[in-house]
Amino acid sequence: MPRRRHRRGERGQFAGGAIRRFLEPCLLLLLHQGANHGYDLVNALAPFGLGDMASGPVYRTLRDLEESGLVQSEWDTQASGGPARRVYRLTEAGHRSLVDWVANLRETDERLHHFLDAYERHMEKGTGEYH
Amino acid sequence: MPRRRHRRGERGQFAGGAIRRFLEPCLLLLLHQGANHGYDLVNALAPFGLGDMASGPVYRTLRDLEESGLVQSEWDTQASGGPARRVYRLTEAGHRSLVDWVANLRETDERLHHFLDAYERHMEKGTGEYH
DNA sequence: GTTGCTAGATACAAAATGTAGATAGGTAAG
DNA sequence: CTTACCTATCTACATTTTGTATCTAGCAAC
Repeated sequence: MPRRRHRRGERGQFAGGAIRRFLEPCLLLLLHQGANHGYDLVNALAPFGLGDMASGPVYRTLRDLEESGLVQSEWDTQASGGPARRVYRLTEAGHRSLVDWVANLRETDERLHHFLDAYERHMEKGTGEYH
Repeated sequence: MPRRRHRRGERGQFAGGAIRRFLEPCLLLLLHQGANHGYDLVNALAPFGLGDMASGPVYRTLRDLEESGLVQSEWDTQASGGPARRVYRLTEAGHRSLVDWVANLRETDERLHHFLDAYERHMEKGTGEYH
């Protein structure tokens, strides 16, 4: 039984993007811009390349964030028509976590560039096979 | 029972880096530069930020890559002292996969920049809480 | 009352990653 | 010789992360 469903090289792309747990900093950033509820956040994710993110993971992540104390929530019952909403807002700890994430993602960016640069330098040199 | 071992925000960083399956393109690139065996590849990974990568995942990934036809291997018995080595070399399909990966990682890079830019723009504006 | 949008939650499945340890060839010291 | 150490690979398991399917329910329009 193969360990993976799809053959390497023709992988379907990940809904969550190539960066691990990228949903998390995106939600933190969105909430840093103001308290909001899950359903709205799902739609606000598109600009981050998380356009085809299902709602399940978003609600789950929000609850995880709350369990970790990075956000807090309360029910909003008198919202404009429709079911009640759980409105999340960032905590101080959530703010610090976002700052950590940003530092972390900047490092990731450097690694990415290191890889891409190494690739390009190697391709220019033309050593090895397949050029 | 908590879903996660460590609290968010103070996460230990992933040995494999923040990019999903980053080990894979790194190995493909290294092998593009010339055939090599696992033990050596493990050490060659440090410049990619995979310095504390254990050997287990490396050997596993190499075998996975072979199963997918992206690399091929053969035993090298008359190597300088020590146990026999399994020497991997890139296939044509592996080369194409590397090209795909590079395109993919460039997109990832754009998303990353989008996020970081959004963060900085937001911080400059100073809206929301925690500034 | 049924269709459709809003809103949230749960349970399960699958994939990716981490970690620990087994096996074994060689070499050098004691 | 036996102990220690470095080279080299492989396996099994545990954990974490991610994806997906499904369920409930409020409200509004028809």
